[in-house]
Amino acid sequence: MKIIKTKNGISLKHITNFDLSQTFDCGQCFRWEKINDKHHGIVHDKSIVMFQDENEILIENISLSEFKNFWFDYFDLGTDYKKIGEDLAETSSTLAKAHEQCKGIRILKQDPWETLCSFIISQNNNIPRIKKIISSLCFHFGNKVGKDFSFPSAEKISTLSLEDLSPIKSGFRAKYILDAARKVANKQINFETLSNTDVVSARNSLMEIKGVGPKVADCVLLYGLHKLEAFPIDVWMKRVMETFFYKKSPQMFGSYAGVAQQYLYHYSRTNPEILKI
DNA sequence: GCCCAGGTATAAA
DNA sequence: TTTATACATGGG
Repeated sequence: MKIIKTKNGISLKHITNFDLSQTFDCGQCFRWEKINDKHHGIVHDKSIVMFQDENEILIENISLSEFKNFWFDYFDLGTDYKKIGEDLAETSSTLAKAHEQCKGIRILKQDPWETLCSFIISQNNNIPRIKKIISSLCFHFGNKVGKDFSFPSAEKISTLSLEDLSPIKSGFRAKYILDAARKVANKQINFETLSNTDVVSARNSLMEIKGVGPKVADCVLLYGLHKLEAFPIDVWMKRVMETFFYKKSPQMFGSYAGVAQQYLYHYSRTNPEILKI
């Protein structure tokens, strides 16, 4: 990978296994939108625009130090996805097909609180409405960032009541959002601590939050705390198989997670027959 | 109206 | 321990 400072931001060249559309559209994040070939995202307190063609990936209006200090890790650019993907593809024909279609997905290192809150909202919900509710949450309770709004802090949300949250129309999830915000705000859930504890303990801690089960907890571990070690190959394969038998065992499907989840979900969208077996 | 959406809490078997 | 049902809301 070659990092080039341009007058407009940062340009990445000779980069493999990084496709912006696949990465932003695979269900791991909810605050990126593609508008006229450009990807617009709100990350922390910054509104950001990206572009990709066959030659390069462009991140507009950031400095080299911002790239090195934040975006490099956000996009997990220090991880060799090419090797991981090829190793996965050798594991089974199912993963090989999935990998072929989804090799451009990178696991984003997102803010843990935003990830937690977002995946609480995601339960028994569809992606357009998940995005709508999150957008509304930011509009009502976040800070203004250009013409967008940042994701509100757990401290801010923890001061709210169920009634305060009613405008975002999150339904039965509102009480879960408040419980999560309070436990994060009073440090009963401490992401700094969780990132240094073993995966099983971290998962159990997260599940102390009302409305957080294995699926939400795993998404926080993976996307928020970037605990990739939570998903070794045998776990990935198990999740693949669970997904594979979704129609026969919906409750098992409910506990799938991780990279296999992303690969299979993405793969199954273009090849729905995989779920019919 | 009915069914479903990237789940989870709860009660009941 | 495993299995059924409700849950708020909105779109198809």
